[in-house]
Amino acid sequence: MAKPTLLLIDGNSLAFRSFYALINQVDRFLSHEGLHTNALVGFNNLLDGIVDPFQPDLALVAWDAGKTTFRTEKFDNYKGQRDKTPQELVEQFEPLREMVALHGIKNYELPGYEADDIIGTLATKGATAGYAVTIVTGDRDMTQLVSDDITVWVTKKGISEVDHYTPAMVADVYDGLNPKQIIELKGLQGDTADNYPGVAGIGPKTAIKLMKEYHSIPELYARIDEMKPSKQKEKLIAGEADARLSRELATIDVDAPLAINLDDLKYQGIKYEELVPFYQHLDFKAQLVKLANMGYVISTSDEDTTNSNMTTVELDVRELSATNLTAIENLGSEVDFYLELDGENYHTAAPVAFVIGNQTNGYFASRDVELLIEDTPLKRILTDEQVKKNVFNTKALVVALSRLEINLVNVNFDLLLASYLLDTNDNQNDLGALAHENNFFAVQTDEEVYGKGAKFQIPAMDADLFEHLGRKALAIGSLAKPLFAKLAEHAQLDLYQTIELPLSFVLASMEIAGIKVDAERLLQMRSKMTERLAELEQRIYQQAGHEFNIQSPKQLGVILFEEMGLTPLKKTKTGYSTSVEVLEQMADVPIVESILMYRQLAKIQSTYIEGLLRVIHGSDSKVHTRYLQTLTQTGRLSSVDPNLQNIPVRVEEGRRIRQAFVPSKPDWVLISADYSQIELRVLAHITGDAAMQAAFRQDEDIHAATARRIFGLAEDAPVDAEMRRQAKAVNFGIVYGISDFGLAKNIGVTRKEAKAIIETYLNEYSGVRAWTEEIIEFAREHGYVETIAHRRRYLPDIKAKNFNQRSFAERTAMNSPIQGSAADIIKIAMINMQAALEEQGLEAKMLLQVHDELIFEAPAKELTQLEELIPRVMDSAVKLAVPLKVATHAGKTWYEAK
DNA sequence: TTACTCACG
DNA sequence: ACGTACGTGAGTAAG
Repeated sequence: MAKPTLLLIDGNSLAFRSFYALINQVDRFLSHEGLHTNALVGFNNLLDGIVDPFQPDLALVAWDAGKTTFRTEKFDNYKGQRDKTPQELVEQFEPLREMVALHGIKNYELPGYEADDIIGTLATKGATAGYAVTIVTGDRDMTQLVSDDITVWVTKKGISEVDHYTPAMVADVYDGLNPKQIIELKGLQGDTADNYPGVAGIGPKTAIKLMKEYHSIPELYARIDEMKPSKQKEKLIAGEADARLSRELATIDVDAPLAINLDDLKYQGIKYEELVPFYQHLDFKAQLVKLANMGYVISTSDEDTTNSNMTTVELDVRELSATNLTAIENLGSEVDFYLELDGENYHTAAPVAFVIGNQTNGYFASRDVELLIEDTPLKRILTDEQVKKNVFNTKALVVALSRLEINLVNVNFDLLLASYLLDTNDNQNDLGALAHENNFFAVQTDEEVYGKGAKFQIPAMDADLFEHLGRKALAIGSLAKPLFAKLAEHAQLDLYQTIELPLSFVLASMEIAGIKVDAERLLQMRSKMTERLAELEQRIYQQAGHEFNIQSPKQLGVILFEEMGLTPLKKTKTGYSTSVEVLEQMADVPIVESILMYRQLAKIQSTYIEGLLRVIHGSDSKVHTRYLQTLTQTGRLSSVDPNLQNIPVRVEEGRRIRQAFVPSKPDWVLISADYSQIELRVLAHITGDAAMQAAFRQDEDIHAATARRIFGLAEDAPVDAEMRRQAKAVNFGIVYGISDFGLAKNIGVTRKEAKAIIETYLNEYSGVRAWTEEIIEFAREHGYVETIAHRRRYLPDIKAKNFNQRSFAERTAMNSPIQGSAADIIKIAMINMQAALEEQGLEAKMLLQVHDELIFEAPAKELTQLEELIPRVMDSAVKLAVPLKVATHAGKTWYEAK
């Protein structure tokens, strides 16, 4: 019969190991109450990974009771050099014990003794009583306890893996010595961590050699006369007292006066119900998901809201088919709806399955997408203005449904959008992950259910798929109320209801419309470019003396800075930097000129010509970008597949790419409309700076006006181009959260000069100075900053001890309200614009947004009307203390619409 | 996957 | 003294 088992865990050493394993991210493991949890996370994984599969009969976690032990009495410097335990760890000790208890394991500590001694004593007792003993620790010294009955598991780097020390393993690692002799080794070597000396000049190698010959320290000194005279012998004689003391200190006490017996250590098993609130307290999302999936009830209530929405994991999902369609006619006036696609690009991905329903009447799922298309109650609900829809990602759904010719209306709650507005930091595109962030755990992430990469697969079993989809719908439905409450608390209901949600529909139409790309034109460009690149390539090989991969910064670095002996001006993490700013400083070297040109053309070729050709839809010769509405930290949009917000414009070569963007119909034109200086106007508005506001009210050239101020010119003095250039850089710098270093680098002056310029600027625009100070103070006090439309950005690093992190947060505090308010404005303009076009019965369509610019296509005959309408709608989007200014340009291609 | 480079506002 | 401009996406190389 197998022996009963006793598991002994070294709490202190494992807590330290866990803590330091995640020390780099210590500030990322913070509970909502501000408790650090990195050691708790590591320790929890350890308990789950070891105790759970182990199912011991007896178990104990031993802790150190305090600083003074019998060892400090013998040697008052014991552990003397050790740094004070960091506060971030100290605060985790109490919860660690609580966690151990909830895992069904006894905690124990004994004043005057270390955890080692408690373990040593119980291990010995256990072995005698016939238990198979296992010790888990982060401290290899414990291997001195190893015997036939006692195995010691020592964590390796990263704590998740352990080495199993048996007598054979000890012999293997210590060159044939037995476990008890580890004490002798420590006696000779000492221990820097515990701060006891050993014999000066004896290290691990010598110690092992000596013990192989003399077996133990007492025997060594008994036989020391046998030793031939040597430096080593002298050291041993001089260090005898230290050796004997160190040996004593290294010896684990196996007879500590414990107040507990083996009987007290019965393993209780995990107390799941009690773990739920405990994990909630610590914000252990992943653990809560695990428990939810095991069927434990988790409340979604949040301590800081009054809402207490209890959700059980019981779920009612039925399969929907043509025969029971009538069931959904009785769902009522509010439904949760989710449509699963087989890919992330909703313009092309195929619908896989859907789920509809609500908590009151249950959920219905089906793989039969045809059910949506035909004239069924489903389609009627989705297109019914009277039925509220709760969804995840309105825009994706609108586009996907529009491909099925379903016009989705009356979206009430969008989980993705609402979560993004509440906290841009935890923007996730996975419904499950987002639900977890919002304390709803009865749903898994797609990765958990579908796998990822090559393993991605939608479950073949209806039951599995429908369960997952049902839970998604349930998550959406359950979170509507609490998230609306939070939006209200943040004064963001308006932002959600009048800006972001309507914008989803506007963006969907723009994406669906797409923009036509002249593939022929791109193909012409490509063949020309191929020739030019081939020529350049040959020239570069000649200049270098041999062939190499020009596109490899690593190989290029070797050519320039080793073979050709040029001076490297900047380094990256991995080697020499070969970026434009570096190469431009040595541009009179012929090969460098060639490389800069090659890079420019290669970029145009691969990213724009070939990149665009790849994404043109065969059906309509258009590209249909996707705007990511819930990604940026500032509230801007971003654009992918393709990115139409970074089409070249600054350099003529690249700008010609725009010749390939054309209207979708003959006799139509493209019109671009851009806000002039929107960010600086926003700056003038929110800082309330009188001088800057006056400049905009008088429609002055703002950069020239700034140049006059920072260079002390008269009000009507002419401003030369260089001064204007510098002033422009300063204006930009202010928007970015200026630093003297950044400005100096940008305009090529010394840091000191830059500092002086900034100082003058802030004196001249004193409202700006006051505001920058105020906004940083606001961020410190509230932990976030916001835009004119109450878009919020949290800045946890504003209080960071690390100078860099803190400085970055301070610059962000200045930049985000400006960039974000500009984003608010153009979003409002887009919604109004869409409405105005409809109202006026115009054929014109809004196609693209590029942060401060909108691009339309329209019949040429509407041009005159649009040239009045577009600027009027855009500049009246919001009322600021300064006017907004919009310029329009029209042409047969995007290139000409400048 | 990460680093580098470079396109845009 | 610290080491910096803000916000993005995509292609290529190389581990």
